[in-house]
Amino acid sequence: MDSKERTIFHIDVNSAFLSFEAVYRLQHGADIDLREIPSAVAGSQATRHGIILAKSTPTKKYGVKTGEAIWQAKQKCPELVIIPPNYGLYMCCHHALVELLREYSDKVQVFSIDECFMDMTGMKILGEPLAVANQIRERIKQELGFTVSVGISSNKLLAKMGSELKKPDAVSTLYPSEIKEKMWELPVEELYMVGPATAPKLRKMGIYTIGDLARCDIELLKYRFKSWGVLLWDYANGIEDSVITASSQSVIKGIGNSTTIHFDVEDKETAHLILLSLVETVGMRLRYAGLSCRVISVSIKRADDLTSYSHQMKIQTPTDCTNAIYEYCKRLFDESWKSEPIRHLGVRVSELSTSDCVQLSMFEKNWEKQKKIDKVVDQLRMRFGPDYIIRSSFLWTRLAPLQGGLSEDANFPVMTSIL
DNA sequence: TCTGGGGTCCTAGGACCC
DNA sequence: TCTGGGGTCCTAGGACCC
Repeated sequence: MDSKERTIFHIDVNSAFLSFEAVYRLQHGADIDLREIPSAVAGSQATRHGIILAKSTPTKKYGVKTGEAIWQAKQKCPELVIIPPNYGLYMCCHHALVELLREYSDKVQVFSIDECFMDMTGMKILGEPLAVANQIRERIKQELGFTVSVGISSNKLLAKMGSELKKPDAVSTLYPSEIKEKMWELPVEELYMVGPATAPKLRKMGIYTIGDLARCDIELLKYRFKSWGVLLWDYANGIEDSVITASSQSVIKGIGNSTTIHFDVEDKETAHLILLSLVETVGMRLRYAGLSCRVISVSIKRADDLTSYSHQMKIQTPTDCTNAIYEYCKRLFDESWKSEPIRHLGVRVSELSTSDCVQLSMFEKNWEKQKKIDKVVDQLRMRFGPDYIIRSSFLWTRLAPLQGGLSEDANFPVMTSIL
């Protein structure tokens, strides 16, 4: 509980997916660097996954945005080179990055596949923070081949805002004393947690910059946005005190799996099969983590207007059994589906607890036998691959019997540096 | 032939109990 | 024959992030 000043780094890989691809290709004899031409990583249009996931700096200049449809991006930039995603490669790069960062601090928080926080408090022996950050940035570039932006400050929010100040391949500080000069002049939507819904509301109130927000009467924000308003005011003033949590101590709150189907689903039977393919991986991930769930939720996205709705239920006894979860999902789907064409289906489980001592309810079906089957199937799939055992209901359907990855690490080994 | 997939947290409103 | 009010639990949906 001491109030000692902390030193926090935020590391952000520049155009992560695209950089990873570029490095991999260069190392395999490619003569062009994808980072230097208009290029983007995007899903397949044929399966209706065609959106931009990452783009090169030259692509940015055409106004192409992440999340945009491929055809829209091509309208802006006809010569755009599209690369299909390779998540296995990205996970390898991610692991290599985290491993390098752990050489500098044992408190590394993985924030996403391309972002990490590091607690560098008390690491003065390594040198001044700015020098150490530059050393890390340079080593990543030399050893892993991609560039990062680093933000340095005394809390996570400011470190993260700091890494945005200059990129690519740069280090910036954003200490509390620098907030006024470096952060307050930025447009309010640049503030972490001010998204597309909040920014217009703030502008309507005459708040255009982060500084406007910081100087705004907190009572007014509280009245207008409840607790959200207080959070935004704090962030605008650089107030944030969450600690760096190593991944080993972070708790999973929920496990979800969803998919955009490559055709519109119009019948219940097909929808059920897709739900099953989603539940298969959710079940495996639950069991892999040694967890059971009490809340099960199904979400449906309409094909016509892309709006979605969800339906959930709480069950008496936590379960990790694929068939049990599937039965609940079918019920949830049947109760909520309004018979319109479906583009996207999702399954999510939450209220997780450890599976060790699950209390059996007298009123619910006994799934003990199913659980044993789950265990055997999991082991076979682990050993021989996910397609080793598939359900006969998927035969002749041309539907994938399993949707989504098993767990982030199940499919690819951890590497120490890129190839 | 439009717009992916994985998360987290908060809030409103209804049911129900006392 | 009178409509108060607090608390908890649950669900749906919306906000944000990457």
